Amino acid sequence: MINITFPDGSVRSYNEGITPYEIAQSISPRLAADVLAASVDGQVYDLDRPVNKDASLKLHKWEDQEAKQTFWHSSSHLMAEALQILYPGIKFGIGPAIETGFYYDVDLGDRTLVEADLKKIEDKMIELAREKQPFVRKDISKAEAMATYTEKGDQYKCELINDLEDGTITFYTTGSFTDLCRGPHLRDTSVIKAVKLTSIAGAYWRGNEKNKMLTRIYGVTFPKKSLLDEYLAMMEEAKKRDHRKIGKEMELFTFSQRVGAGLPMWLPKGAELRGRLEAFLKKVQKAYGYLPVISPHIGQKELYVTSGHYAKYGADSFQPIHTPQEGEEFLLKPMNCPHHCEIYKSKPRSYKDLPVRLAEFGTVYRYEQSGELHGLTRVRGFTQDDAHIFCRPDQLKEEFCKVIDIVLYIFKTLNFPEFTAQISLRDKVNREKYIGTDENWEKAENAIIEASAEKGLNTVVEYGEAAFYGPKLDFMVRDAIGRKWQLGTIQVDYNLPERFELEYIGADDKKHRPIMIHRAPFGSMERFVAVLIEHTGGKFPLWLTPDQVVVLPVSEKYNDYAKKVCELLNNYDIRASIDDRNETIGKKIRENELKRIPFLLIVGEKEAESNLVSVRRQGQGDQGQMNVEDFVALVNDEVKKELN
RNA sequence: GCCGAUGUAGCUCAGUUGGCCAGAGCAGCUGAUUUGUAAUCAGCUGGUCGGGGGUUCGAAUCCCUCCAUCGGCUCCA
Repeated sequence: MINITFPDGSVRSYNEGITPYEIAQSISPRLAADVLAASVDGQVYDLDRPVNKDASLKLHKWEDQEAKQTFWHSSSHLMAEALQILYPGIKFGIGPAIETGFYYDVDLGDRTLVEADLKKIEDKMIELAREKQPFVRKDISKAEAMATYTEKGDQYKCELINDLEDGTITFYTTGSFTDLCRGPHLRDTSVIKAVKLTSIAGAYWRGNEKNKMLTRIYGVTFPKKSLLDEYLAMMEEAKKRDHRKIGKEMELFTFSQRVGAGLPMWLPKGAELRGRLEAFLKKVQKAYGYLPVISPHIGQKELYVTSGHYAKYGADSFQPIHTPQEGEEFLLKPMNCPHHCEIYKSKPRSYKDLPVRLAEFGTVYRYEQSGELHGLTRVRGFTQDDAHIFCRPDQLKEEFCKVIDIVLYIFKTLNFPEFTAQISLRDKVNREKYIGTDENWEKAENAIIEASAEKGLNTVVEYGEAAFYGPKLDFMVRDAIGRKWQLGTIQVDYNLPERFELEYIGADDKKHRPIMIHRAPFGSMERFVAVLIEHTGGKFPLWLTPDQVVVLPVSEKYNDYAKKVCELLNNYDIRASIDDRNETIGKKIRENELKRIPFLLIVGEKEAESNLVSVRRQGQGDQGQMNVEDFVALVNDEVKKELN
C-alpha cells in the first residue's frame, strides 16, 4: 500500500501502481470525468501513469494552468496526427503548449500551407478527437528512438534525440501518430471538443536564423465549444483596444510611407498628451534631484568606438553620416549614455558632488529589422525618458532603490497594476558576448538582486537577457492581446565609466571611478503611450486626456452661452471645446461619447438662464445640473486626486 | 532580414469565373431643420483600385518587382 497526500492535508491509502485517474474515481465519478492531469510530488503526470510510492497528489481540472498546458500539448499531437494524414511525408519539429494554446513546427517539403487549409485541418482534428484515441506512453531506448526517426527520414527529431540522455526518452502514440515527447498528456482525445487554428507563420528550426525555416501552425482548443466562443469574443474585444487603431481614431500619432517605416509622427493631440507625461516625470525627477541636460542627435563615430557600441552594433545600425569634408563621420545617436558621459567629464567631480543625475528626454534612432516594426511599440526613432546616475560604490544600492521608487510611483499613478519585474542577467554559459570583467558583472548583478529584494519587488530572473554591457531590471507590461513589452528599465553599468575614464576625487584625494546607472521609467515615450492606450482603451486619466470637456449647446441659440462657459473653463486651465455644429443634441452626445471625452456639458435655455451646466459623464450618463464654478472644482479635485 | 497574408475615397468595407463611365455607409461641402441626453432630412464633392513593369482587344481582378501594413520567427544598446 502507498499513502497519497491531498492538497488539503488528508491522506488516503491505495494499492501501489494505482493511477491518478483511479484515485479521482475513488473520490467521485464526477471528478474523474472533469480531471485532465495530475501533479504527483509536484511533477505533472498522465492520469493513467501508475504511482508507485508515497506521494502528494493534486488533481487538475481545466481551471488549473497545469491542466490547460496538458490539454494544449495533447492538442498539438492531435494536430500533428491530422497533418500527417492530410500531408503524408510531412516532417515534424517541435510542438509545445504555449501560454494560450499550442503550435507545431513542420516541414512540408515543397508544399505551402495557406490559411484556407486550416479549416480542413480543424475538421480532421475534430474527427480524430471523436475517435477517443488514447495517448499511450512508452519508454524507449535512445538507439531505438533514433532508428525509428532515421527510418522515417525525420532529421529534426533525430537532432532532438541526439541531445537526450538514454533512459529518459519516451514516445507517445495517439492513433496513427507517434511522437518523441516527455509528456504528460490527456487520457484520450475525446475531451478536445473545440478547435481553432489561429495562424500560420514561419519559424526557424531551433530558433536560429541560419537554420531552415519551418512552417509553424498556431492553434487553441477547448473542452467546450462555449469556451472557444468566449475566447474568440475576448480576442475581438482586445483588438478594439489596439493602440494603432485608437491612435488613429483619436488623432494621437501617424505614420507616412514617405517619411519612412517605423518613424512615428505625433499629431497635435498626441504631442500635447506626451508633453503632459513629460512634465509629470520632470516634476518627479526634480524632486529626486535630477538635473536636466540636452544633447545633440548625432555624435562622432569615435564617440561610439569609445563606448564600445560601434564594435558591437555598428554593422547593424544606421550607417555613418558622411560630411562633404573628407573623413568626418557621424552616427545618429542610438542611445544617450555616451553624450552624458562626456557631460559628466566636462568638469572635475568631487565625491561630495555625487551622485550626479543627468536627465534628458533623448530622441534616439535604431535600425530595427523591417519585419519587427510594430505601431508605436517597436520603432526606428523614439524618445527615451533617459537619465544616467553617476555615483560612488557606497551609493549604488540607495540610488537603485530610489529609481525603483520612481518607477513604482509612475505605475501607481497611471494605474498599471499588472507588471512583472524581470531581472536580466548574463547567460550562464555563453559569456563572450558581454563586455567588462567578471568581477564587475557580479557586483552589478548582486546590486540589482539586493535592491529588488529590499524594495519587495516580485521578480523573475532571466538568464541571457542582460544588455551586453550590464545586467538590468526591466518592468514588463502586457498589451491588449497579451504580448509582453518592456517599459521601465534600470541598468547598472561598470563598463562605460571605464571606457570613458570617468573619475571623481575621493575624500582620500585620490581618483576613483564612479558607477553608472542607466534608467528610463517609461522606457520610451512611444512604447509607454502605446501600452497606456491599450490599458485604458483610450480612456485616459482626466489629467492626461487630450480633451477633458466638450460643451454642447442644445441649439445654435445657445452658442454664445456655450462659448462663455468654454472660455471660463479654459481660463481655469481645463481643456474644453465647443461642439457648435448644426446637429441634434442626440447626435452630438453620441459622437462625443465615442470620442472618449470624459465630460459633456449640455447647455440650453435652462442653463443659460441661471449660469448652469448639465453634466454628463463619459459612459455614466446624465449627472444633473450644477453651476460652472462647482464644475471647475469637480474637475480640479479629480485631477488632484489622480496625481496625489 | 525570413515565412505567410493583406493593400479599393479621409475612415470602415462591397466589387462574382478579366468585360458597361469602380460602388455603399460614415466623414466633408451646400441647403433645409433649431433640436434637451448615444445617429434629422435632401443634394453634392471626393478614387492613376499601394508604386512600377508585364500578359491581354480589354486588368481593381492574372504574372513579375518594389513599398507599406498585419500575424509570427530571428533580433531588440
